[in-house]
Amino acid sequence: MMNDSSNFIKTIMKNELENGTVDHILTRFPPEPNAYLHIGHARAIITNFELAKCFQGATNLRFDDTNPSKEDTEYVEAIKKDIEWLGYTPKTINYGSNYFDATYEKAVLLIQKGLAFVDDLSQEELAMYRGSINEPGKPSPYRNRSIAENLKLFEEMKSGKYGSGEKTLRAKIDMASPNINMRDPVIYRIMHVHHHQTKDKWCIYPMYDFAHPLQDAFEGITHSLCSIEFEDHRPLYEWVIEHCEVEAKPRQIEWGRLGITHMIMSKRYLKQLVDEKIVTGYDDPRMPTLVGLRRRGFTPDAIRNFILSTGLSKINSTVDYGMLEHFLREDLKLKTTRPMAILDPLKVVITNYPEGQIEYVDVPNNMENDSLGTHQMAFGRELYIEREDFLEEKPNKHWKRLSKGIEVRLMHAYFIKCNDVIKDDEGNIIEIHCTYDPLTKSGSGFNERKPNGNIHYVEKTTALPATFQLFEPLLLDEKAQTENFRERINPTSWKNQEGFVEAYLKDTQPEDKYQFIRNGYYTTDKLSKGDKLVFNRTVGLKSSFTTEHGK
RNA sequence: AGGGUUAUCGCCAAGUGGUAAGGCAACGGGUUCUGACCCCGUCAUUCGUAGGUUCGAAUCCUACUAACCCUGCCA
Repeated sequence: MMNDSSNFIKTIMKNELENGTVDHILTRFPPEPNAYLHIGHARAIITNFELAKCFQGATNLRFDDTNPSKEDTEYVEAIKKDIEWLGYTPKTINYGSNYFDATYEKAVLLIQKGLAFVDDLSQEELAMYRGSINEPGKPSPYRNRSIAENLKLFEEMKSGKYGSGEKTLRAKIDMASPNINMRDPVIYRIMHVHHHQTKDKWCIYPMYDFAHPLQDAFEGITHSLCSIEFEDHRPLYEWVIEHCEVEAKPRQIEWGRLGITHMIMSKRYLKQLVDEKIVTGYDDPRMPTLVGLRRRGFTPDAIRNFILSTGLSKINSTVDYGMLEHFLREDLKLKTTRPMAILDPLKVVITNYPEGQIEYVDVPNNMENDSLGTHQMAFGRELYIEREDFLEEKPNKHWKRLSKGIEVRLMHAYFIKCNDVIKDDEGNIIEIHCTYDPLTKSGSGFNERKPNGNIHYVEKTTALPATFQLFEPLLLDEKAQTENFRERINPTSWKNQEGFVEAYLKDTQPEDKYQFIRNGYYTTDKLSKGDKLVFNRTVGLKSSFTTEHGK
């Protein structure tokens, strides 16, 4: 459900329902099947569906396929899957091209009413006649053709008598309008192109500005939501509704675009990233596409809560990426199991633990959610801990991890105390020697003394090697959205890190999600050969430790 | 001869004449077998600017300023 915070569109709908302007709500999501959906589309989807749901209404999915030269069924299928993944079911799934006959009839009607004419102007000439922002346009010399001639010519356009681009059908509105969209806009063009749905039936295709309001009307859409840059098109939208003698009177409402820091949403740049193989595809976890975000570990609920929380206004806004992360953390918090992982291993030898012996400790899958059960985790003489969890000398009182002479708890296992530090010739710490206290086993109720902290670990012989793909920072910086786009991309900001995860994860499946100790969230990605697991780090640490912590 | 839209905390955002909600981020403190989570506290005398109307204005009026969109046979 839409959250409690109201938004202006919800208010409009509520008012119209109350004063009888409409008696139900039917929205639509109208993607053009020429690209993969990204988080920006998710907002349109979520808003349309949730808004309709607020008033017991429904939402149609309609592929806006009026320009076959750019579109493909590959995208149709991908879009359907994404919407389903987000958890929405359209009332109907349709294609704009299903209405081509009806749309054609409306064009003929316009001609009969003297409101449309066939134009012979070339594309360049048309641009010149259109005028500019600062000067009015001039009427086409073909503007005053008779209705009979227009009817005949339009019929000939349809039957394929003319080549692509040779003629257009234009609405006859106002060449002097300060709104350029009203200067006799082209409503049909000739394109001898195969259409992925209608095949070769048509060689003329309606323009968006003509087709869209009609399709909305044909489907009985009550509210046609779109982004703010279409505001200038609304008078044309209304003109079409007014003059085409349609039953329904859909209303176009615009909202501001949503940007997210560090994410590129432009179709063109996304395509460039894929084409130039900077990413592995539209489903690369670095991409802002829904398929990409899915592999990055995002859940539909996280995305929905994020979208709903950012609200809706007419402002083009840019939300901080941290907000998206927040909603993922919140969503995953109680849903995921929380195993241990070591990204940067430091070997630990428990000198008073018998060689070759392994014992298992019970570990809750999620300390905050008992229903997720428990699993067993190995403990033995040789372990790995995170390198950053150890400093030879305790730097200050804020240090809550392991140091020489200091005792910490290995989570869900024992207290260990560091006695010796082994270094290589260059002085790098290569392993540390500790002793454990058998009395301190987790769950034993031991309460004699407090450890200096709790750190995570994996047992060396049972741990599974894993590769972590880290985003540090995100690949796409907002600064990259400039002309030197290509140069500013930083492909190295994705880095692989070899590490270990506990053996419990050996049965992991793609798309499984985990929260690891230290609050990094990961999702498994494609599993590679052998035992090696691949994880995408989806959300960074909420706050990372530095020795200056606490100052 | 220009038209359209927007302007409330670092980022989103409520508010529609009755005296500035909320979320994210940040910062203090507490708690914790995750420095996470959680809990407590702090964070706009002020709503782009300048005037005006009013007992009272973020809300109404006037003028200005800034930002974004519009000159595809794309959507």
